[in-house]
Amino acid sequence: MSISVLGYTMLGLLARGPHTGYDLVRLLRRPIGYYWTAQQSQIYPELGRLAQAGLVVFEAASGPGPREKKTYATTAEGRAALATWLPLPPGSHAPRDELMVKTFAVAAADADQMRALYLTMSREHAQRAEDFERQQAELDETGAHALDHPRFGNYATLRMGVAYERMRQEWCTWMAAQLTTPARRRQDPLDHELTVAKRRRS
Amino acid sequence: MSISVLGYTMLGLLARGPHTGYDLVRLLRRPIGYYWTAQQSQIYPELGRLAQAGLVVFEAASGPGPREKKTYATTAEGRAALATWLPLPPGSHAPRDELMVKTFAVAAADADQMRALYLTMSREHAQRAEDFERQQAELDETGAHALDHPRFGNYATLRMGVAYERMRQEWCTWMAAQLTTPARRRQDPLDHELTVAKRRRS
DNA sequence: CTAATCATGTAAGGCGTTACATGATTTT
DNA sequence: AAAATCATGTAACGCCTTACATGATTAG
Repeated sequence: MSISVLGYTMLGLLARGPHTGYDLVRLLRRPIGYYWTAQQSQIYPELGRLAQAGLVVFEAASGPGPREKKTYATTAEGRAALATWLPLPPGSHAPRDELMVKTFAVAAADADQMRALYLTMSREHAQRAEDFERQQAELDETGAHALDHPRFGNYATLRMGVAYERMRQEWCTWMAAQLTTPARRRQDPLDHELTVAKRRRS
Repeated sequence: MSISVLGYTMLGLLARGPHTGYDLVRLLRRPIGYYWTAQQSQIYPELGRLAQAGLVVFEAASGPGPREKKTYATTAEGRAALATWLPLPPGSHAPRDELMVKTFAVAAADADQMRALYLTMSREHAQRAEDFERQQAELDETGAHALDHPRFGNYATLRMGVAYERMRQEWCTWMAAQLTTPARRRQDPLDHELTVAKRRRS
């Protein structure tokens, strides 16, 4: 019974201090949610597994609603398991980049419509980059850029976020520019590809 | 019964020309595999669904092994469905960036070991960037940088690959540098965080 | 008095990975 | 003679999403 990445992610959050499952639902949205997300239907069972493995313990108290409120904290075993896992090279997870899938098949769609798509995406990335930069500036004021600051992890991941969004934005504007310039295709792009293919075959 | 992203990805590949399921297994590795992957156990059932939806048809011939070899091609409906889907804004898929999860919890591990991790990752990204650049140069020679070239899609996605790997490499070296400089933490980072947390609480 | 927030769980179904199963042809 | 390639499928299991279900407290 090995721990999933989600399990370690939650362990990492609990290593910063005790939390309820409900807390973790929120914490897994921002800022870690930019890199790994989970629904609460995944979180509660996973907390159970971590507890069964002895990596976390909980204190129950009467909470709102019909059930008890459980506050979870890491155990020494939990912190050890986390410290062992962290420096291990990440397993390669299947990439899921829908925009690149669409880009790969760009010739099969209308060029003007695709150009509009890349312009929209470019704007979205620019907006998120600005958002991240604002958050980074806020963190910076608290001194989070220092290695021994408790929020240095937040700072470092945000830095990646900014770099990623900027890079992506640039690529999208480049792509939109390609779809504008010089002589716009007038014939159906798919027909065109098929003609090319036929020519090669003969 | 709506088509999955994998279904459209496969439709996009078949729009370039007829292929067997076995062909698609290979095609879904390089270069699209950098952005969307699938195992053959997913591909064969998905082909069945696409055929049932009338988006592809196949011609059967006696092949090696006990079963018939089926060569699939898109139908007019298939090409229309693809052309409709492509310009739609991509649905947001759950991000899965294990390295960033680890970075977020970096304080809970040994700094030297984490530094080694980022240096390893940096080297890996550099290598992949070089690999992509080589592939890009090869494509460039065939004129794939032009919008109406049948492999422009390959060229554009590779361009993203290069930008991504370079960006990532830079971030990893920055991270490694942070873990080296100035006064290296000597105390247990987790104990440290807990002390800080206690101080704040009181 | 209504809506949001706090709080914990279950169920159904789709997506994805690993592994199993078969067998001809071609390359080493 | 052995290994790789071509070629198509199935089964089991885990991860993840969407939706359902309950109910107290607090804010508007």
